[in-house]
Amino acid sequence: MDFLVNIREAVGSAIKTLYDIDLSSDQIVLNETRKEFSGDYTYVVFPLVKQLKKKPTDIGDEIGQWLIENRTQIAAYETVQGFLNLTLVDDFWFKSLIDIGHADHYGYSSPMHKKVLVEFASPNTNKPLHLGHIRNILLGWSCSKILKANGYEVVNTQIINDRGIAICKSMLAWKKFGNGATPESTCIKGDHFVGDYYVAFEKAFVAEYEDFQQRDEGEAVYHASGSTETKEAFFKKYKNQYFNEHSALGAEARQMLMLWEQGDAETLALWKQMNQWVYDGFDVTFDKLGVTFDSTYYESDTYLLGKKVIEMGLDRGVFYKKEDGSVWIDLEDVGMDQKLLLRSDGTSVYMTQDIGTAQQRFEDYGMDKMVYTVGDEQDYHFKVLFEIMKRLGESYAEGLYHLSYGMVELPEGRMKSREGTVVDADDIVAEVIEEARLLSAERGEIESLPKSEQDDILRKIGLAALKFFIVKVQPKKKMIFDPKESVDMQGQTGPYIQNAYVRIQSVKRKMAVGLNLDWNGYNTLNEYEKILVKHIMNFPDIVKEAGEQLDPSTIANYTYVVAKDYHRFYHEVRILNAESEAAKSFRVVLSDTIGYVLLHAFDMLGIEMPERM
RNA sequence: GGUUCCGUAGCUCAGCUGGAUAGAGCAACAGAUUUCUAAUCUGUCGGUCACAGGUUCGAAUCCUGUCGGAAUCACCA
Repeated sequence: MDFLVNIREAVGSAIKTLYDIDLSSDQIVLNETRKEFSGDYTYVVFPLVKQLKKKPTDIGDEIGQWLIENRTQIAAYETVQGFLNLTLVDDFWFKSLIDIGHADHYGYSSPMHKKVLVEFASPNTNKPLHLGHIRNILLGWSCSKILKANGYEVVNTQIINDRGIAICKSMLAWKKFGNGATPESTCIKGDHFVGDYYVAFEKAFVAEYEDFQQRDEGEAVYHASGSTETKEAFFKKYKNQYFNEHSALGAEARQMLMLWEQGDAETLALWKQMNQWVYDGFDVTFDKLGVTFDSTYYESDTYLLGKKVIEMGLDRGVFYKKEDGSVWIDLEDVGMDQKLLLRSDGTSVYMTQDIGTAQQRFEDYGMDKMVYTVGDEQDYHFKVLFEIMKRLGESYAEGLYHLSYGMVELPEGRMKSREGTVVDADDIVAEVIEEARLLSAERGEIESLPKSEQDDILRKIGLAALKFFIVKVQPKKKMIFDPKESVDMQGQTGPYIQNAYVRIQSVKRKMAVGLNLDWNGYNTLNEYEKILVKHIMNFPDIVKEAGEQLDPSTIANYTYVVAKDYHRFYHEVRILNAESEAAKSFRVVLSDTIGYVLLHAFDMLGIEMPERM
């Protein structure tokens, strides 16, 4: 629904008639007039100046005059320097609002019959989810919603890193120190339970390592290295090598990994048990955040994939083999490096897995596009992956997109697990809901509701604060997360926008039964009403832009501006006791439409609206 | 060192397909409701858009360079 197409065509006709210049209507850009000038939309005439060799103001006046005389939609014009400000007749706004009221699923595109996979979350099984995961999850989920709104068929997926040495560390620690404990027996959420054993392993390992450094053995390693660094500095860097070459715990963990790879029944059973605990814990957190997945891939299934593709690529000469048997691709002609795809011993690397997983997904879903929600530290990896898929000639290669996002930092700097500054996902969710509870208690607005309903409202408010705080920032920018600010509920926040929606619902509840929603007789908009109609008209474009850019912050910032202007309207203009029945009808419809836009825009951000607060 | 990303008010962020006097929120201060939910509204204070060139009628926005910050450059994932 393009409301301005007639206006653009009118300007085009004016230019054609007056100057015999052909401009298609999409070449004519109309900007919203800045509020310090009178007018609704502005046409910039500077580009015509050179061609016509006339003064900008004269051109503006001529076009404006022509429009007044020949087009009924134009009520007035004013030329300021090279800016032609056009004021539209009030009827234009009324008609637009009626059209919107009659539209099905306003703001949403009709199905395009294109399928897109959106991958997000993708956690490891040895640590509970933290703030970084929350940003990932919210971005992925929101983009999935936005793509749906843009007419795509969307499949939400994740890939879980459930194998490797890390999970063996947790398993080993549980065997050593667990005494058969379970999440049930200890009442600890499964992912935290397993994470605790991972930490326990690290602690035991560090103790072992420090002991080693004190003993003759450690002394000998330090001297044998011939290092010029202090002993302390040397051992700081030596940690990995110690793990692999000297550590008893390291040897045990590696032994376990070997047993896992050989399919040892006991090891696999423990692995499955511990992973299940983690998944149960993750599910609780996903549920709290309100996200679901249509499919899940596990690295334990996919880590051997990709070798077939490597064979095919070798046959086609896309890849090449070195003498030692390792397989590579040379991307230097496009400014990238040579990249290893298969080790000399024939085992696969991360890239191989990703190639294989992409193929697997194509076999499973036949998608046209795929979005990977992964942090920006992997920008290069995905650049390489996409180039490889292109060279392999995959049909979906052009549709691959890395939704890259910046790191989440605290005001003190990066989160560090060693320093215990990692913000846990479950903790921050609980905190922000608690804050909502405190603030709500002060207001006393929902006291009379049943407890379960109150809890539901507080959950929605708290999560809105958290989610909006994160999703309002452009994905690619790194963001500073101040826990104190994230629980704010005033100003540019989720609850502020919810409050606008709640006010609208309140108005609708109080509206007289059987109100005539025909506003015949109301024919002059005030400035507060007009700006709201303009916002409503912009909604489809905002959704489209967010879809093209895969940027939820576009929608987040839009909802804020809409809510802000609604609050002002609400403050300045009487709705239920308006000056006339027609005015009242119009304002209720206008409010209702704003409510629609806020509700659906928030839904695209994965944020729920309460009816009261 | 190579490559990529970022740098806008004290803080957190918008604005970036070039348009008018660069916007919000927070913080600080001063106000507003006998009337639809004050999680609201109004006002004051706050800027060398990192810096320097270039393109243009016009640059926070595009180009080049410099400075500062981050990421990445494994037969790790």
